[in-house]
Amino acid sequence: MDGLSIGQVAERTGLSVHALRFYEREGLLADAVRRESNGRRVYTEDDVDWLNMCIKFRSSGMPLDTIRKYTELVRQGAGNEADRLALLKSHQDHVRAQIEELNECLNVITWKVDIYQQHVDAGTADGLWVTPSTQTASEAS
Amino acid sequence: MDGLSIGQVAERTGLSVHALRFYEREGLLADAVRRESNGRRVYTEDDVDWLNMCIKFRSSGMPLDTIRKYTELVRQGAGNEADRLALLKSHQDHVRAQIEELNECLNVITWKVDIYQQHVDAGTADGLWVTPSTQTASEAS
DNA sequence: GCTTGACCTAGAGAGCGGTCTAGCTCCTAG
DNA sequence: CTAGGAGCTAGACCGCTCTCTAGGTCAAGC
Repeated sequence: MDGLSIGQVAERTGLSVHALRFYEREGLLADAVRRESNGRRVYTEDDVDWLNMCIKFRSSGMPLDTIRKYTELVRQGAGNEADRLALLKSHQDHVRAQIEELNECLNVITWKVDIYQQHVDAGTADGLWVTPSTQTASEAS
Repeated sequence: MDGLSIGQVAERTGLSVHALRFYEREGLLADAVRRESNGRRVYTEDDVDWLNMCIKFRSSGMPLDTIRKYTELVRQGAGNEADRLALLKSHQDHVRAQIEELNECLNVITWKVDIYQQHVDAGTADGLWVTPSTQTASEAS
């Protein structure tokens, strides 16, 4: 058995069958999906690999539009590797920036968690925690 | 001068005035914003601090709904610190998971970037790169 | 007095990324 | 023969997060 049904691909990729059809309509598949005589989609392992790449792109915040552009470059075939590289590098920068930003957020959140943790550990009856009307910025947030 | 106009707060936080009003309507502000006699909003430095927190929450993927819940806990005043802590910890986990996922994506992307970089560095005339119809998964993606 | 610009409210609209429905065809098992 | 389940298409709808518009107020400067 050489081809996969849409249901099988959904199972393997974690995408819903809806999403798979949606991605296809949106032009995110490198090769046109073959069809059986009855019109049903037949996916190859390469399609699954490609989809898994797309999922990585998506989950790192690449918009569908950019994935589509990349897909088109690949579809055009050899000769535009520099363009593909530029697109990938740009996304790479983007992902690095996201990680950086998340780390900053994590620091702030961790700082707050620690404050609350200390407070909760110390018990709530010590009166250290003021009422809203007299809260300072750091206590209020 | 003790109060800030909405425009000044927009400038300091990077949020648009639209977004500031929107956040207020959505109940994301810990304290009700004071108004001048003419109805204009007057923000305090604490409001700005709070908003900067919200921005950290948002940019790390906390939905407005969750920020609202946190805000409500803070508004209720002392006594629910354990709840706030739980919320913050849950988000902390979420952020860590996001960072992890992004790092995985970054690995994949970096792997592809390296492949393309080598190819582009080697020049495009060497025929190593096949046409779409014969691409394998790793070459195609 | 008039203009300009910042501000106000309520509510519509927009972009993204799906998700779901309606109404249909097919195939297979009982 | 029939029921169930998977698939098909086109297109409506959704949740989220803004963003903008319409229609107005208000204060300061020329």
